[in-house]
Order: sequence, then C-alpha cells, then structure tokens
Amino acid sequence: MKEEGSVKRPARGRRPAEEAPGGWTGKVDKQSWVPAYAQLARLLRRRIADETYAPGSRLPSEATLAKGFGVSPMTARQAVGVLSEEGIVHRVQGSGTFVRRIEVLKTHFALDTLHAVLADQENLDVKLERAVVERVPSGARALLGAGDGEPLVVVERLIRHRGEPFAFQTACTRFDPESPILEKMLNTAVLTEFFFEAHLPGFKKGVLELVPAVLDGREAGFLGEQAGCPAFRLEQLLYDFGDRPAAFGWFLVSPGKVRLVSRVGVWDD
Amino acid sequence: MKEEGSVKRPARGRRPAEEAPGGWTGKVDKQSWVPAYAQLARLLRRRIADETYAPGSRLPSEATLAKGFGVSPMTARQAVGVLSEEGIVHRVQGSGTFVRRIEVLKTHFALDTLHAVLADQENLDVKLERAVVERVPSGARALLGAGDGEPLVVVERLIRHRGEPFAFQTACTRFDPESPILEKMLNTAVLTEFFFEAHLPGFKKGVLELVPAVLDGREAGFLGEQAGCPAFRLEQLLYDFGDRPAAFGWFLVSPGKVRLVSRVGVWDD
DNA sequence: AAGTGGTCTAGACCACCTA
DNA sequence: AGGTGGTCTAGACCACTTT
Repeated sequence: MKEEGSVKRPARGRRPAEEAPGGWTGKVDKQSWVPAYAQLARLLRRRIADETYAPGSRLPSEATLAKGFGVSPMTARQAVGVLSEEGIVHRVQGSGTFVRRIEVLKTHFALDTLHAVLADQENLDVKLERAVVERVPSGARALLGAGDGEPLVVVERLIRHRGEPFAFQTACTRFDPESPILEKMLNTAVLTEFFFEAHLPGFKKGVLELVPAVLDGREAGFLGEQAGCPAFRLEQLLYDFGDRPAAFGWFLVSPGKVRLVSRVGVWDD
Repeated sequence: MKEEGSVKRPARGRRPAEEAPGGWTGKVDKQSWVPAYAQLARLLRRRIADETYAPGSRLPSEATLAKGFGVSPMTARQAVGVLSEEGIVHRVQGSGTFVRRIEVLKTHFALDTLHAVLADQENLDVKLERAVVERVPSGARALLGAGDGEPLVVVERLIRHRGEPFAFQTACTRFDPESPILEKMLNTAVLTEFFFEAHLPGFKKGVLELVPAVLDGREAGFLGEQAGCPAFRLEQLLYDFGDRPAAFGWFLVSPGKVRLVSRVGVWDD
C-alpha cells in the first residue's frame, strides 16, 4: 500500500513509553507513537467489547484488515496475534479468526502478589528457624532420589514483610558437602539471591505445584494465624544441570497475603 | 540470503503435523517439514539446556543468527520470540537477548486437570442440590451490586465424575425474571453448555480467584471428604455486556482431584 | 476455485544501550 | 559510533477449509 506523498513517519522501533491519549476511535495513525499493530489490536479489542464483533463471530481476514487500515499484512497479522495471545480470539487455519467465548477453564493464575512482596526487599527479613541433618522425612527422600540411609538437610525459615510474618519456608536437599546447592541453602547472603531475586542460579529446571493446605499448630504459630486456617502451599522440586532432582521444598503463605486472580473475557482498559 | 540454485523447498505454510525425527543436531534444514523458526528455536533451546548458552549469558544477536543459519531476520526473530514466550529467554532492547535464570515467582498455573475432567462429559453427572430465593447472603449481595432487600437466587450443584463426587458448586445471581442468565442457571440442559463447554455465552468478562479453603461438615459430606479437609475454591464473578456484575459463584474441589502444576526452566522434551 | 491463516524473504528505519 | 532489539514493508508460496 502506497503512502500518500513521501511523508516521513516520525518514529519506528520502540516508541517512548507513552500511552495513547484515549478517546480515539478512528483508524491506524502512523504519525502516532503507538505502534501500528498495537493501535489495530486495541481497535479490534474495542469492537469485540462492544459486540461489533460478537462472541463466536469471525473477524475480517488479516488481508482485509491490512488493506482496510493501510498496513502491511505482517503488521495486521501481528495485531491479531496480540489478541490471540490474550486469548480473546482464536485462529483457525484455512477458516478464519473467531471471537472466543469466555473460557473459564483455560485461564491461568500468576503469582503476581507473591512476587510483589518478595521484590520489596527493603521491607523483608528472613529468620532461620531450624537447620538440621535429618534421616527422617521419607516423602522428600523419594522425590530427591536419596537412599534410605542417606542424610538430608532440612532448613526452615520464616520470612517477614514489614515486620509481619509472611511465609514459612521448608527446604530439603542431600547432605553432600561438595554440593554448591547445600552451601547456597545455608548461606544467608546467597539466600537473598536464591529466592528473592526471583531466579535460581545453579538449577536447570523445576516443577512447582500449588496445593491447598491447613496450617498445623506450629506453622500457624510462625505465621500468626489460627491452627486449622487454610493456606497455600507452593511446593518446589528443582533439578540441577545433570537433570537430577537436587532440592525440594515449599512455601506456606496465609491466604489474604497472596491472591491468585485471573481475568477472563474482554477487559478494555 | 540467496538460495543455492533454484531448489524448490517442499512446503511452506503449515506443515503436516509431524515432529522432527530427533537425534538431529545440525543447522536449519529447509527441506524439512518442521518450520525453520521452530528448528532454530529447538536448536537454541538445546544449547541453553546443555549450557552452551549458560544462564545469564547473551544469545547471539538476531542478525547473527539469521546469517549463521541462512534464514531471514524476521524468521530468526520469530525463533527467539518462541523462547521468549516460553520464558526461557529475556529480550532487552538495545542490549541483547539473555538466557533467563529460573524464575520461580513468575510462573503461572493452569487449570488443565479441572478442564480435563469437565471435558469428559460422558462420565459426568450433575445433581441440583438446592435452588432457593434468599434474602440473606450479604457477601454475594455486595459483589453483585444488589440492594439490601433485593432477593438473590442461590443454586447449589454437586458434580460427579465416574460416580465419584468431584466438585460442589454454588452460584448466585439477581432474581430478575427477565434475565436470560437466571434461566441459564436453572436450566440443566443449558447448564452443560454453561460450564462444561468451557465457555460462557452471554458474559463479557469475569474475574476468577483461586483461594485455599477448609471444607465444613456439609461440604465435606457432599464431596465424600472429612470435615476440616483442605480444598481449592475457585471463585467467579462474571459481568454481562453492560459491564454489570451478573453472577457470582464458586467451585469447591478436593485436592488430589485437581492439581495445579507448573514447570519452570528448560525442559527439552 | 477462492479465501484464510502459517510461514518466509530481504530489505528498511528507529530507539535504546554500551562502549 | 556501532550493535541490538522493535517495528514495518510488500510482496511470496503453502496447507487448509469452505464454497
């Protein structure tokens, strides 16, 4: 599609972070700092929200959108791709792109609030409650692939946020004096990096599972809750770069301190 | 980049669903049915997995990858985009693309297992336990923006899977005889479509929240569990196309029947 | 046969970051 | 200043679905 004259567009690439002025309903404005694909995506999102494109109906084809809005096919495709990744729209090859109905069951939940608290490091403090070499815990033993007689290290920590108890952590690993993981688990300095920098150096992969739990008396005491109170337990099984299970542990967090919220459908904000 | 001679590549667009033969370590093979971007993505994923590209290190630039593997820049970009969406890699404008360390806290949890059970409709049955017009529940009343005297309809259902109790559902809406939502809530035929077809016709958007809960005696009785047993509660607040809150409810599911699992880091399978 | 999405090319300019 | 990612173009061929 030819541009009119040889008007120089003001900016490509990453524009300065500036949101659109709002109240805008027209077409794609190439003078704007908002990327063309984002403009088109928003326009489509609004039309879906006001049921111009009703749930279940087909969107105009990408080629049609490209011509209609004076952008290249790849750009139009990118715009539709945004909605597709948002789950608002569903692409079917050879058939078209369709407005999704709300899918309650295909949503996902993020640990945003947990992340937010742990990122606020100035107001966090960690207290080591217990660090022992135990021969007892059998569940962890199986997960770590440890032999029956092999000792395991168990570490318990209480994490406080602004003075309030926030989470109670238990972590297990093999008692291997040569392992850097053991050192990391016991070293409070590295500990910060270990869990609060939101990444885990030295591990290749892991499996997390979120399960509902009921606090026992001891756990409730640490967290300042009543025994029998419901809580999230975030279990972690982490593997080293040899694909061997290397550490197992869990966080206990009182509900209300962490929320798992997910939005579905069309939110045009 | 010029192709050698005028060899016709066998297929573009969507290839037949055929996984690569495996055991392949070389470069991008344009004769293959696996898209070039997917081949390049997998190759990069393997190099990350075997620490050729170590956590924290920088990937070759997209331009370098494009030249090195004989693909166009957009294709190389698409490959890196795959890893970026997988969370394995992190793009920083003007700086480069970096191998992420494992981020425990930025994962998300999907309702796969819940979805799997509800998709298995042949083995599901639903029993209406209670449907009443109540003037009592005040929490739901506030959420729905209902007045103090306004009656609310409360529906309770027990969902069984293969004869076993699976979930206990409670749903509330305004008692508005004109509302199609009320009809949907009471109609068992539409009910199937309503929750088990995994979409919600008639609603524009919704907020879901997952909270840990402890079953009381009545709930435990329905689910065949012990009172005091932990369970997930999946709360739903749904809005109609006028952005008015229209229905509020929750599922109670015993743990073990539904699992929330998430994988982080590099899984090369 | 026609239309749709999926993939791909070979360039381009821009904003951002680092040296 | 040079390299990097972010955006964009104007086409192309393919596989798939529908007509």
